[in-house]
Amino acid sequence: MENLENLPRKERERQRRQREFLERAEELFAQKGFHSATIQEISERSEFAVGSIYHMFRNKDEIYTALLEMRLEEYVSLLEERIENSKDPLEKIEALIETKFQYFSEHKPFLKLFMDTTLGSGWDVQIGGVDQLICRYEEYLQLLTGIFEEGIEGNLFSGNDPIGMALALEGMVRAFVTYWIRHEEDRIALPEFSTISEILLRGILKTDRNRKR
Amino acid sequence: MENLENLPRKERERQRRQREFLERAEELFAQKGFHSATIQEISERSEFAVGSIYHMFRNKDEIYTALLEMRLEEYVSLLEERIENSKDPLEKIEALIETKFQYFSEHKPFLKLFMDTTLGSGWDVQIGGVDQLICRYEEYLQLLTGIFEEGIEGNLFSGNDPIGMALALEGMVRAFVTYWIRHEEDRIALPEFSTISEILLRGILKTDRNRKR
DNA sequence: CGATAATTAGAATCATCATTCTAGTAAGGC
DNA sequence: GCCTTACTAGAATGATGATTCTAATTATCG
Repeated sequence: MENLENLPRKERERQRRQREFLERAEELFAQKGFHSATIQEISERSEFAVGSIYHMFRNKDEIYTALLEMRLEEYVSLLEERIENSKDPLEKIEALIETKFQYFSEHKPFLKLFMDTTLGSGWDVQIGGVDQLICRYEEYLQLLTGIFEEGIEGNLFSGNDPIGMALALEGMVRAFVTYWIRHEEDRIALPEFSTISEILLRGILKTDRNRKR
Repeated sequence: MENLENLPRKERERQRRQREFLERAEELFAQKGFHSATIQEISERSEFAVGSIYHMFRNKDEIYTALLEMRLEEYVSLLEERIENSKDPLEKIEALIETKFQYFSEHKPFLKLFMDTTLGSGWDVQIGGVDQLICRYEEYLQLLTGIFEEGIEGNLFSGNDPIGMALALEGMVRAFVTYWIRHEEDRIALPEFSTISEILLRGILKTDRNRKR
């Protein structure tokens, strides 16, 4: 997170350790789920003593949220950066889709946790602090919505439901990624991610047909 | 499920009870999540004694999967029925989208569990029997894929990634429904579900622009 | 009416963890 | 070398909650 060089020596060391720990915990959480991953296991896997863990975090919930917060920040920053480097909305959307896929394929464990938290059980699982993560995510959704608004105003996109467009994009990406992960091992034909931008931009209906109606 | 009239009197009674129980359990699971909903609570809420519950099901996992199985069956049958009643792929898709929204808005608790199980934690949460549910769901996905294939072959749809199309549709619907549920209470503008079929069919790009490229 | 089978309320088990605690060990600064 | 602080391993504590068990009640059916 705050990777400021000008922090006290000690402090920087602390952050490095913490980060290393979180990365290990992430693997386990993704593998077994929040409830089934025990502190014992996390301790073993991370090579940090149970006591040390409780020195770093108040409790298990806090480990989880700190973890998600770290990655979410990283992920959203990356997306924002790519968006800024693109000019027109169209380019932005395309950069976005690509970046999402890239980030997720490099961070599959995070992907699982992210899905669970923002789409799945997020609403009921009683993990303290998850609300804030959801807020952060919704902020990002607004950013996305903004791009579509821009496109609509610039007369580039048709329609008048930018939120719907943003959700559509999010949903498609998720469905694809989920499917991929689930079928990684199987040797079936996987959908191409280019399909997403095709559908989003042009839809599936043949154009001449499109006219007829 | 098997609502056959010709079952022994006793048997039918048993199924009715079981169904009633599952419906109550569903509410609780949806509200608190699988792990946080305790058997005690389920017992109280359903007005079945703990013992009776264990007489009906081997364990907690089994309650959960029986529940999901029941609903999933119901849901998929409904979809299948609607599909059969439509002729061309286009009509089918439209019927599908509408039915999904309708069913989900009438069964919000199921919706949550369904999402958790097929998209969310489904992969890691160690609930015995979830695999079979996922299989069932994938069967339905194939049905969906078939419709798109049909459309492509009939030269109605462009593109050559029917699985991708199916996933895109699933993903969009989920994202919308999730967003709705999450913002039911807030008084913000909700996206219209017609946006989904618009995007899926025609995309968001203005047609003249579309040409230029 | 009995007798058999189901159901119930709720207590008694039994496991599984999160969290805390203890005593000992290593490291850094002085 | 000595002291303070940060770690470590691992045991003790306490809750929680699934599952099982008991005794009492109720329904079913002949």
